[in-house]
Amino acid sequence: MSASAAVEGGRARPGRPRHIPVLKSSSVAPRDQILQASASLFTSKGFAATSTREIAEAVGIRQASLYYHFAGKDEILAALLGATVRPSQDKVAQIEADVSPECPEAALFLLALIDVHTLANAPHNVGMLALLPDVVSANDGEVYAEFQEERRKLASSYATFGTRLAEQHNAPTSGEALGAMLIQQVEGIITLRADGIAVDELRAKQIAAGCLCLCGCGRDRIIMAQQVAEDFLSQHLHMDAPGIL
Amino acid sequence: MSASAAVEGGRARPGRPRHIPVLKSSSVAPRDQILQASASLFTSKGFAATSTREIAEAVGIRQASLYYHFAGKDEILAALLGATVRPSQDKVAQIEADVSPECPEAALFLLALIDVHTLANAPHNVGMLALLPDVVSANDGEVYAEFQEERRKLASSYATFGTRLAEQHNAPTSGEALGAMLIQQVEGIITLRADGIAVDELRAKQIAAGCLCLCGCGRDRIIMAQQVAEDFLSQHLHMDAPGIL
DNA sequence: ATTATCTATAGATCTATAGATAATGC
DNA sequence: ATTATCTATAGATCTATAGATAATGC
Repeated sequence: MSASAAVEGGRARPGRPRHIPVLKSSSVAPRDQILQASASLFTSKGFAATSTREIAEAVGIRQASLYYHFAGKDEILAALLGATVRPSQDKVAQIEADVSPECPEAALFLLALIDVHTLANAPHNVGMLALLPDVVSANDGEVYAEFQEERRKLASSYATFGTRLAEQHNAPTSGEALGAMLIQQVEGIITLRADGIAVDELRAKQIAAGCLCLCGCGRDRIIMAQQVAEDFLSQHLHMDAPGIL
Repeated sequence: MSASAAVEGGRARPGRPRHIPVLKSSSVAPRDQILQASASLFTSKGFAATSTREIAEAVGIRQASLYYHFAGKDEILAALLGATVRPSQDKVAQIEADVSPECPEAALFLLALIDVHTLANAPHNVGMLALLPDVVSANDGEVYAEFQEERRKLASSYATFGTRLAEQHNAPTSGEALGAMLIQQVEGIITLRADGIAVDELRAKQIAAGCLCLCGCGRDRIIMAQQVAEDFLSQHLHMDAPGIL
């Protein structure tokens, strides 16, 4: 094994060696190294303010080498965005199938709780990417179109769950606006995390409870919903509350 | 009055005429035209993604002419940020002086309500500027330092009001983290507005109620606080509820 | 004289492409 | 041969400065 092999102690990768040698334990694929470095930079500095040179430096390769793995800077962001929406969709389907008819409070509580958890534990606070002006103000037909569409679906799920619940309680909001408020409530966790606020189980429950509150739920119904949601989590998803939070 | 005078129908301004003639009704000072155009562009596209050329084009002057009014692009943003924090500070003082001791629920409700209203009615959704990555991740000693300091003070006010209330209700959060959650709740209005959600009186009250909810307030205390807050608004600030919202 | 613009441009980026090169894999 | 990098660079920005110019004000 030559000294310039790509991975010390493992099998070396083909390709010309980097000008900065790869660390021994780096079993991470080059493409994923780029994604990780970009996630860190995009979430802290923003997309437009991050240059491809900075990304390359963080990875330990030359700027031009990025283009072997991605067609352009926006493709990197698109790949990161794509990875963030997938998990949520599955969870919604599972909740809709299993818990919705019996107790809408629990369904919404559960959806919020799971989303908060996902956002709180995503690597590099990657949920922040969806809030970047470059993504928010992207025109249709852009690279991020697929992501925008997935996001719209999630908002629609929140609107459905929320409206169902609000009608029961004669709350004065419903539909798209309510969905937006619920999403907003849940995604607040992204900003909190960015501000260095510790995101623990308590915080997640507070946010989920806030969602029910917006739908006109009273205190006791919220406590009930929380109980049902936690039971569901431990039974159906094979995660107990301390584990998932 | 010559055809190339700066203001048709008014007194012409000194200085070389613009390559695009000024509209007749433009009594807005050039500096303010730049601020308005920048606010619109920064809030929609972000700071880093907006070029000085775009700003100049929106104003109707050449790119270099910006530098007669501002030392640099970041000075424009700093000026915009400075204008956004001033109003909040005054309101906090007024609330602390007049309503706080008797009823902490009403104090927090009122603070949230006023802030939401301010953000909802600010020109060009200028509250968004504080959320831009360029501002959030600005290093200390930057141009935005003064703004960051003012913002920290506001967060501290929320933390104080919130903690006072949470202790009464034996709610499980307090201090800085609670302050951050309350601010987050209030500033959610910025995103909602950006998403095109109509921000009316109902919406503002829902958000303020959400703040109390986070502090452990029950439904009836919230209704009480809302009543007190509305009375206070109509008496002390000479605005009735429909007027301010 | 003062004010507010203009033109022209330097210098510093930044993105992306072209083509060379140094590994492994067969 | 294939893979993953490198070097070098074109071309397109973008920010900011220098100095000229065309108004008003006195």
